[in-house]
Amino acid sequence: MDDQGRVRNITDLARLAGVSPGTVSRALADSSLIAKKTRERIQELAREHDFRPNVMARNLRIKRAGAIGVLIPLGHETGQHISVPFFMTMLGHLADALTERGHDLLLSRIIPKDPYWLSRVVDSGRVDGVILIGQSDQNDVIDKVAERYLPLVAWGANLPGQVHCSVGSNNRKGGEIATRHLIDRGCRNFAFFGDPIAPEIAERLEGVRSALAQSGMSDALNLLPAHLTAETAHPAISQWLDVTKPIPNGIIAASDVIAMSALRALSEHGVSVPGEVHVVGYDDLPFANQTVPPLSTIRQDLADGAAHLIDILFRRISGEKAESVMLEPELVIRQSS
Amino acid sequence: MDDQGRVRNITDLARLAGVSPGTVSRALADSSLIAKKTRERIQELAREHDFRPNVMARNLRIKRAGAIGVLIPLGHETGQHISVPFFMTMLGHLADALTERGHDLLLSRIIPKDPYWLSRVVDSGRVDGVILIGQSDQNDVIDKVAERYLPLVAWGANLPGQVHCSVGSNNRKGGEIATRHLIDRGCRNFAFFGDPIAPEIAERLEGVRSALAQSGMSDALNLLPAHLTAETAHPAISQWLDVTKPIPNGIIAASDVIAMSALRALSEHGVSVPGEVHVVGYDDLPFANQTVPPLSTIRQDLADGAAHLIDILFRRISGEKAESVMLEPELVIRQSS
DNA sequence: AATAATGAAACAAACGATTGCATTACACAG
DNA sequence: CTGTGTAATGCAATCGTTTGTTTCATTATT
Repeated sequence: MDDQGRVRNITDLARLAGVSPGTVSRALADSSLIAKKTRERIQELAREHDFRPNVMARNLRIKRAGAIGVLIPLGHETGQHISVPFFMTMLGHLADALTERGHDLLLSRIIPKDPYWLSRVVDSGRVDGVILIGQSDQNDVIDKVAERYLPLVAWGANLPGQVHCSVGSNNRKGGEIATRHLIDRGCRNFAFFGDPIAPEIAERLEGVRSALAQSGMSDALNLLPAHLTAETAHPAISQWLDVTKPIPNGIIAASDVIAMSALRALSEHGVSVPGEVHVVGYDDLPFANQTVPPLSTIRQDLADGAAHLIDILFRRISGEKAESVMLEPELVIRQSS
Repeated sequence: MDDQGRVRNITDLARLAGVSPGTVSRALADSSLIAKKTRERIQELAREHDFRPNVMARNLRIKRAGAIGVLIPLGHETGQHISVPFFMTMLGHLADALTERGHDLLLSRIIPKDPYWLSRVVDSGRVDGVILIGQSDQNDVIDKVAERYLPLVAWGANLPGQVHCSVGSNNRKGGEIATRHLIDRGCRNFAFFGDPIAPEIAERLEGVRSALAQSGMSDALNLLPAHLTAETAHPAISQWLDVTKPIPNGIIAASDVIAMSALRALSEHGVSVPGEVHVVGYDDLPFANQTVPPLSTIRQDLADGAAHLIDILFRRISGEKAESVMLEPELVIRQSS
């Protein structure tokens, strides 16, 4: 107990209660080894001095951390900001689920400078497991750690030969569905907005191509492959609209953020959506039904995805086996198509 | 060292190096007390076995946590989801700043069920300080803890007599600026969308009223006080538009999320923006310049706000004094007004 | 009445680091 | 050859818990 009389640890409380520290520990844990009367007396005393045992000491002793590391690797685009809506939505779901399971969420935005960024977290002893939001270009590093460290799951692609466990949606199929929908709507001339350098995007584009091929329209695809973020998408699309004649009447955007910029650029060019041009986005982020017009999109059920991530992670923490999951994408038809 | 020969702690490494654990500790900390030769040998050995000292044990010993708790209290609106863009944007900034200062970010979404939610975190010993994103309706609880616990800062209102330290923007002034702008645009009939139960919103509304009063138009204000979230805003506004004749030509929304829904509802009612109705939002969230038309709004500089939160927090952690800050709101004119 | 069985609490050894202080070893001066 | 100074390392206490193993009273059993 310090000079101000504050109870700082279990020993202080023990002295106050006239028992041993061990007894206090058990009493606070409500162990039946301690007589009910003593137990209640000690608990009351703790409440009175609003004392709460030190979590770190406890964790050290019982060898668990009570926290899950959620890492956002920003390998291929250092400038990318954590506030990109996709990350944020995912993070919200994870925070909810982890809180529910009594774990804290240790958030780190990581710019991989050396190959040790992941082991540093994993071996630090401050997390019971790790969730990666996106693999960036760090597949090798992740696989290396995954070989020896089980409680590790990533959101993202599931590439052939991949060691680490991942949850992600079937991007190829998503691209196909979007394209077929536009074909159904009568589109005959298409454009894809997005940069296939990212593997998920490449898979989506592949799906688009395959759907077009199946309908014998392989030649009807325009590509705007510029690297599109919230900031760069609008000018790029606007410029593209200036030079592209005729404007394709079916536009598939690689993400909702890009689609939103497309809607605005189209509106500024006096092109009506869905009158003249049909637009489909990707992700179904929360703002997708708030755009004008509300955005048709390929829904990646992030709530579901997050649930899978958590489920797999805790399975693995408790020693069970748990394998990668691929989610089915779903077309959400609103008014932009 | 366990059966697999993995080095699990400094004692293992010490045995391997033929020195004492203390020496290993100092060597890894690169202390000059250890001969350079020994130091390098031990560091090399650690690298070889990729051993990293346990952070929790270290923290326990040196009595620091290396993490800052970021709490999102959801008192008055239990259903509110963490993914609300405002929280997310703020969180992104905080994550960046904390990472830069070598601290982890412990995220918790909190639904206050008892008055101990804050002390539980503060006294747990696992954080060096706490940032609250919003005060919700928990002012009493927060003030109580703030009396004895210094490293605590909140984003939000700065009410008279408030004990705890806060950073927030001048909401009253924001409301005034928005209103004056609409008056300049020629509006003579106004509406405010937002629920003044939340103190920030109430202050904004007050600003609106004051600006109108100054121009002798106190009577020209309509109020849609419904509790407006991303999900409920659109139907509420839509219905309001059905019954309100004539539609006011100056709309001040209490947040960008509400403004976005207003834009959509107006568009669906065939009302042109900014032709017939002028709309101003609040916050300047990232999507505000992506709407159709891009949204005029009162900018709360969240980057700046986050920087202040962090600055104050670390000041207080190191024992300095640091007081509340009020940020100046700024009108961003885009095309909705 | 002596002994066994039970229940309650104390003791002490972890958990894995850090760090003040004691000790050792060696070089050099006297 | 002893004494002193210094550089390098070892020792052991400590951070605040948890928990297996005593210990010590009681009560129950025969």
